[in-house]
Amino acid sequence: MSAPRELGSSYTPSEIEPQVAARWAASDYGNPEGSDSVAKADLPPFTIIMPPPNVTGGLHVGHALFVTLEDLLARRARMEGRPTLWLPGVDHASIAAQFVLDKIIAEEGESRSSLGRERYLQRMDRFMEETRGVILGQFRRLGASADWGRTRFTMDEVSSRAVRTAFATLYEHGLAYRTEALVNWCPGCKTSVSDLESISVEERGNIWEIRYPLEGGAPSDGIVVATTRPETLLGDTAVAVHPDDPRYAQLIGKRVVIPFVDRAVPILGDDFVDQTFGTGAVKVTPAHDPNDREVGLRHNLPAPTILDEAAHIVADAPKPFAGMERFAARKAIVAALDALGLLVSVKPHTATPARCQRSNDILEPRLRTQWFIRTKPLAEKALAATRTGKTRIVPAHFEKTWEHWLTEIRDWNVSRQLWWGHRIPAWYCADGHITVSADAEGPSGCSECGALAESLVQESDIFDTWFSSGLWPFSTLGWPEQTSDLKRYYPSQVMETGHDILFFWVARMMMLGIELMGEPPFETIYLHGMVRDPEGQKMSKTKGNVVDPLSLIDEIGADALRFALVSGTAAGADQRLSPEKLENARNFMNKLWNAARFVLGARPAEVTGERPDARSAQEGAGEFGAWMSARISCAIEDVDRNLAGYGFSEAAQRIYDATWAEYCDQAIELAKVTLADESRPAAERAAVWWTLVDGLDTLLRLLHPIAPFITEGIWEALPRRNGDGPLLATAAWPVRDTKGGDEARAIDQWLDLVREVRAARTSTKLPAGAWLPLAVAAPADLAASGERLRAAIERLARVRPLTIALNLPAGEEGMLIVAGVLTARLTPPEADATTRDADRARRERELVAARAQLAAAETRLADPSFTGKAPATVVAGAERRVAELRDEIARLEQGA
RNA sequence: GGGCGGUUAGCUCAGUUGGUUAGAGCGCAGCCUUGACAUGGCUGAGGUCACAGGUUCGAGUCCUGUACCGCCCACCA
Repeated sequence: MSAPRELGSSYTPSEIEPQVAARWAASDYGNPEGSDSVAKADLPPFTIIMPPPNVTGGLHVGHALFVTLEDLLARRARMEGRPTLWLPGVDHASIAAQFVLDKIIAEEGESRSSLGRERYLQRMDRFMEETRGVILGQFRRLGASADWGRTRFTMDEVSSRAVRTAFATLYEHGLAYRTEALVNWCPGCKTSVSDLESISVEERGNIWEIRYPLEGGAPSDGIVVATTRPETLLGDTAVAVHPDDPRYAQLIGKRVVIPFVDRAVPILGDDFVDQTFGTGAVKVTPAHDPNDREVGLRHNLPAPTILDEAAHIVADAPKPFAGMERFAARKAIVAALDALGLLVSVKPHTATPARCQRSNDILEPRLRTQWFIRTKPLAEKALAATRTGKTRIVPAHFEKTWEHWLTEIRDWNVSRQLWWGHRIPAWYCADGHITVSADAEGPSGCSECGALAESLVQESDIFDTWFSSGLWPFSTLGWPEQTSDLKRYYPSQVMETGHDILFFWVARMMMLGIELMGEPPFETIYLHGMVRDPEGQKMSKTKGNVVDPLSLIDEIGADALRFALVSGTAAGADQRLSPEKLENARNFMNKLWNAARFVLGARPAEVTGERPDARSAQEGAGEFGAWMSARISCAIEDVDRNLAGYGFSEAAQRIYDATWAEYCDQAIELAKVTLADESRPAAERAAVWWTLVDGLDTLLRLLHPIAPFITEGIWEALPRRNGDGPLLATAAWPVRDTKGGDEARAIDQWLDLVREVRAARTSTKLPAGAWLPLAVAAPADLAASGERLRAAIERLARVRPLTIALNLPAGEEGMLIVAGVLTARLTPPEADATTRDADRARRERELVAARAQLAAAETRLADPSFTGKAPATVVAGAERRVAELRDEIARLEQGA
């Protein structure tokens, strides 16, 4: 391979990113067992299972965030030498996919019912062929380094088998059961949905008070019930009052007649009734209200269903109402009651009806025979895992939400009356016996009465999408087959996902993983927040504030997008994505590119040999080498610490500072002078250059997990270190290596002086370009390093001549500058009164600040409770500070 | 009705287990057409850390309460 050794003169991600992507594509570095892998056999594997995006969806900025974070984790682990598996896939998203496809076929003049199940599913398969791969292709543009060879689909063969096996196992364990129960029915989607898929919003409506006449009594004689749903009166089978309610005590046991249906129903005493609400008397409609259902079961009431699947009044209801849509029926019934004189009052009332998350229809509680998963025992095990710390949630405060939800969990309705999805593997014989089979061909006969397989009828319902998603951490690894992947990569280390699907998905994976695999599917659950617009609003198509990641990539590059997203992220917290943030990230990439361009172009002509090891380059570069090594080691340490605690944005910020403030603004500026100075020994200039290369190399490694393209692109142009492979993606993660010490601190001292000189010049409005004489008093060791850094100090502070001695020359005029242990005098050519005043003011400000700090520190040290109780290191620190301040003040005063 | 989170510079946000002088980006002011970069450089201004108590030698950080903002959960007809 002929690597380009020069970087383009400007940073153009649209050119760099495809080139780098092509190099990655030609390699198999994403595969933990691939030939490009740097995995060390003795390190434990690192596994992340990608949350599968909906197969029909397009890339949005939320995807961009999770892809970035997971890719970051995977790349870092890979560079650390761990066998790293990031397993990608897509979700069939049954209800969402049907929703989308239904719209498409509607435009073709078809519908689900016009096509029928078989043709509809064929159409769906075609649709899947078109969309599968699109979203994952978009993930690749973001730089995702998943193991594409292992890409999975929740509707593929292996998943299907996993679903059947999981269900059969749960059934065997008594954790899956079929029963008639009230479910949330969506009249729009024509399916039941789980509690989680409903959204409750407060809405203004009415509460109606209706009189039900007593059986055999006068119409004016009766009991008044309060209801928000008068139309359900057709299904009433009782009226309930509180047993202790004196108003109604004598009515309990009597019967009232339900209007229109002319059904006499009992008045019951049941303490679920709140005496203070409404009239204290409740109509009971067991087939259409969860509370009423409970009452019905307690009192053995019949439960007639009066609304059909479209939420129309059933056909066998009384005349005018039969077939009416539910809200039309409500009006009609209220009017009819009024006409009969049974409507007592109408009052405004706010209620919170549950609406379908997908279609926004008001959900209708409906009595239906469905499959349920018994969640209590599963939830207890999931709770045990987080309580013992076997699985950790980041951020930790989500554990409370987790605890609450799993403690209060209700059984999970997994039946969906949809077509696209995994069909429930349950068969029924003519006698109604249930046979559950994991076999793809179905059971060989009824498990109870032995009825022939041909006579069995399979359940027509399919599973809730989240059932197959709940198996994802192990179905992707081949379960139920005991594959080597399953043994090696289960459980995964991190589940990274949004906190909005903590219950939907994470809890289900935990429950099913523990039940079916025997241990929790992940060690850490990392939850990210939502990406919002600059005003903090949710992004939505209707608001028109959606940011399209693909056009951002076109515009500023995937690296800048990733950097911006990582910079803004904190565990569990939402972030705002603003143009400023993106611009800043783009500028950072540009800065890095130009720094690299400079370094490569500044190679001294004499440097022709192989790249020396970092240590010998450092040693040859004197103070600069020691300093560079100390700075870089500190950066490595901070980045490692931040990443260990999932502090992604802090890590990004640290790399940003190390690159911009330390490497570009200080290291390069210092090195520039030496490199350009032909009078310096060639060996020294070579060492300085190699040190610069080493620093850049390390920064690229640190940044690579966040911004993989640009770092890979630059790294390719750098001279290789001994033992490096062809890709930065599989190069070793840096380890800190520093001798630190005074040698490194010397540069910081001199840089501090440079800064003070610049500040003094600015505050006295001396011309920026003028060369001014500077005399410096420095201790012997610093004086020596100052001599070696002379050229750099001169250029950076713009001072000439520069004299360095143990003491300042006596009796001269000028501006006194104190920087740490260094004292200096800057001598402007002809200091006028304004300059002198400005200088005096500057020094006075410094004195005031220093004295205030000194006073504070002295007060603290004078307090025996501080010296007695504070740790010795803190006290020693305060003492050191006092000494420094006294010294500084003395030197400032001396020049005053 | 419960629960959780937030409130730090003009704006957007960091701030590890309580420890000396609270940080960054953007914005703002002044200066700089210096051979990597004006998508840049240098210097600077700007904060009673929402409020009120408490614990502590010491609180942005821990505890209690209050106010406002946001989110989640909940069968009151």
